[in-house]
Amino acid sequence: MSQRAGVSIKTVSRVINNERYVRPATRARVEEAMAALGFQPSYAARALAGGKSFQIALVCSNPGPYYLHGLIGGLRGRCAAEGVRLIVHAYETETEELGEDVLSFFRQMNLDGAILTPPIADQPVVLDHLDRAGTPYVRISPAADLDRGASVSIDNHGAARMMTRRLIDMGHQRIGFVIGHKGFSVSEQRLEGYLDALRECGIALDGSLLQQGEFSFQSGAAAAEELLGLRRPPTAIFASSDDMAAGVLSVAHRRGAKVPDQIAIAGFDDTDLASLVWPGLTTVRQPIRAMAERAAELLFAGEQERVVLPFEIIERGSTGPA
Amino acid sequence: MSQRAGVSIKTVSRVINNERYVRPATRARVEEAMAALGFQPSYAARALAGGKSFQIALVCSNPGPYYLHGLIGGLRGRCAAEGVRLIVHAYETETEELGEDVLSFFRQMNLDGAILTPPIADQPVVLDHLDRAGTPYVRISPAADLDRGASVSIDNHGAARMMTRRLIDMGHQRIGFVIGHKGFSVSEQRLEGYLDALRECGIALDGSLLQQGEFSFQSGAAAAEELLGLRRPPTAIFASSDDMAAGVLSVAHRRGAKVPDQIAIAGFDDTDLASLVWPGLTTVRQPIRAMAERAAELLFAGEQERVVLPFEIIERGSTGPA
DNA sequence: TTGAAAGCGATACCAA
DNA sequence: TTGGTATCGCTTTCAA
Repeated sequence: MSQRAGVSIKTVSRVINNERYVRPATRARVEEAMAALGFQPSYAARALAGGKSFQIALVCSNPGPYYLHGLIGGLRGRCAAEGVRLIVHAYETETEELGEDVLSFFRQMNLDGAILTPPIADQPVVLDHLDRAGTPYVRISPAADLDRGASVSIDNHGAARMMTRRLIDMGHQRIGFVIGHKGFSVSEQRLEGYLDALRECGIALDGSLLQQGEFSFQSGAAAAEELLGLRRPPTAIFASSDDMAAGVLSVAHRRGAKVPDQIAIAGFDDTDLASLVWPGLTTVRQPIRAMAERAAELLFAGEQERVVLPFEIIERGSTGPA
Repeated sequence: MSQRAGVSIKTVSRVINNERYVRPATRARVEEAMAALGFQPSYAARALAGGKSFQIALVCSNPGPYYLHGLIGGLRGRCAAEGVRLIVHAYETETEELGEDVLSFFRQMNLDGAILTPPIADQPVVLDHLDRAGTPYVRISPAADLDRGASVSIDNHGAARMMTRRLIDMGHQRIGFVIGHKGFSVSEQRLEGYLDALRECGIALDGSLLQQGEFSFQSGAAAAEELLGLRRPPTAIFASSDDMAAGVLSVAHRRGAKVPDQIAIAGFDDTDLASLVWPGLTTVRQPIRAMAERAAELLFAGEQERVVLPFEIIERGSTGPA
C-alpha cells in the first residue's frame, strides 16, 4: 500500500488522519493509491495504537420505541459526520446490577464518548469511572449532580406542573395521575410537579388518584382500569409518559367514555406523534430527537454545558370536565 | 497482571477465551487475580490480534420506531449472552449511494456478523463482499436471491392476499391500498398480494384506489386524504405498514368517518401494539422481535437456513362495508 | 498443560 | 515535510 504511493507507512497514516505537514502532492498520491487499492484502514489497529475506539455508546435502559428512535435518529447524523460508530447498549433495568455491567463495558471499549439516559445517568460510580478514564459523556434528563459534566434536559417539574394547572384551570378537580417507572428521576420530577400544582391550587391530594406505572402502554392501561373503576372516578387523567397516556386513552375508549368530553387525558410526547395519532390527547412535547442532537453536539465539541431545552404543551380538542 | 497469578500472559489469554487445557487450579488463580486487579482485557487488542471484532452490526434504513425497537429488542439478549456488541448502522435511504457506505463500513470493522434489512439486504454487492470477507450475515425479509445465506421473513404476499380476501369476503368491493416505500421489496410483495386477491375474486382494479406511501404516519395520512376525497371513496383501506395505517385512521377520524362502521381500515403491525392502540384496526401481525431473535440465533449458530415465520391476522371490531 | 516469541496494523515520538 | 522504530495488548504458533 505505502509502496504503491512511494511513501512510508507513516505518511499514509498522516493522510488517513488528516494531519498537517503533508505536501499536497504527496497527499494526492497517497489518496490515489488508496482508492486504486480499495484500501481501508483497520479500525482495530487504529484503536489499539491510537488509544481511541472511534465508537461512542448510547447507554439506555430498555426504552420505549419512540424514545429509542428519537435518540438514535438524533445521534446518527453527527456520528456519521465524525466518522464514529454508535453502539447501542440497552439493558434491562430490573435484571442487572445497575452500573456493574456498564462499567465493565466502558473499561473494555475505551470509548470516545457516551450518551447516558436515566437511570444510569445518575449513577455516581459510572460518572466517576468515566471521569477517571477521561471519557467524555453527556447525560440526558439527569436528576442528580446536575452540574456534573454536560447534560441536556427539559424542565420536567415545570412541565408537569403547568399541565396540571391547565387541567385545573379548565375546571377539573379530580385528576388522576399515572406515575412513571420507579427509579427514574423524571418520574419523581413529574409527580412533584403534579403535586405542587394541586397544592398551589388548594386541592387536597386523594391518594386513590395516584397510580404507579412503568412507562409502558400496558401499565398505562392497567392504571386507567383502576382509576376509571373508582367509585368516584377522575374527570381527567395525566400520565407521565406518552406510551402510558395511549394506554389510558385506549382503556377510556374501551369503556365507552367519550374523550375528551367525558374525560380529559394528558401525557407527555416524545415525538410529536402521540398527539397526532391519538386525537383528544393533550401533551407536553418533549423534543427527544432535538435533545439527542444537542447531546451529540456537546459531546463532540467537548463542552460541559448544562442545556435545558424548552418544552411545549400541545392541546387537541377541548378538555373541560364532563 | 499475569505476575499476580504467577502465570504467563498466554495463560491469562486462555482463561479469558475459555480455552481448554488450563488446569482448574490455574484458572481459579488467574480469575482471582483478574477480579482483584479489576482487570478488563482490551477489546481493541483482542480484535487486532485475533482478527475478530466482538461486534455485529444491525444495518437498516431509517426504520420506523416500532420496527427499530423490535429489532434491537430481539437482538439484544443474544448479543449480550455472546459477549458481542451491537452497532446500529442506520442510514437514510435517499441520500446515500446504496451499499458504498455500508461496504466501507464492513471493510473497516471486520465484523463478526451482520443483520441486514431491506433494501440493503437485497444488494448483491453487499452480500458478495460479506461472502468474500467470510462475515456471517442474516437477512430479514429479503426479496432477491432468497436462497443466499440465512434469512428470516414472513410470507408478505400471502398475508396481503389473505387480508384483502378477508375484506372482500366482508362485502367490500372498493378497497383502497397504500403502497409501501419504493425500493423495498416487501412493498411490492404486499402490493402483489392485494392485486392477486382482487384478480382471484374478479374485481377490476381501479387505479385511483392505489396510493404511494413511504411507511410513515404522515404518508399514510396523505394517502388517506386522497382516497377519502375521491368522488367514489373506498369502503375499506388497506395500508401496507402499521404507521401508515395509523395515519389513515387518524385522517378518517378527522374527517368524521366512523371506523369501522363506515370504513374498514387494515394494516400490518410490527409489534402487536398498533391493533391495541388504535381500536378498529385489523392487522397482519408481523413478529419483528421474534424475527430478530431468530436471526440472532441463526447468526451465532452459523446456520444457513431460510426461516419463514408465521403471521397472524388480528381483527378488532366488525369491518363490513357501510 | 504451560510458556516464549512473533506478529496483528496501525500510531507516536523522535530524527532526519 | 517525511521516515524509522518502538509500542499498543492481546492471539497465534510452536516448542517444552
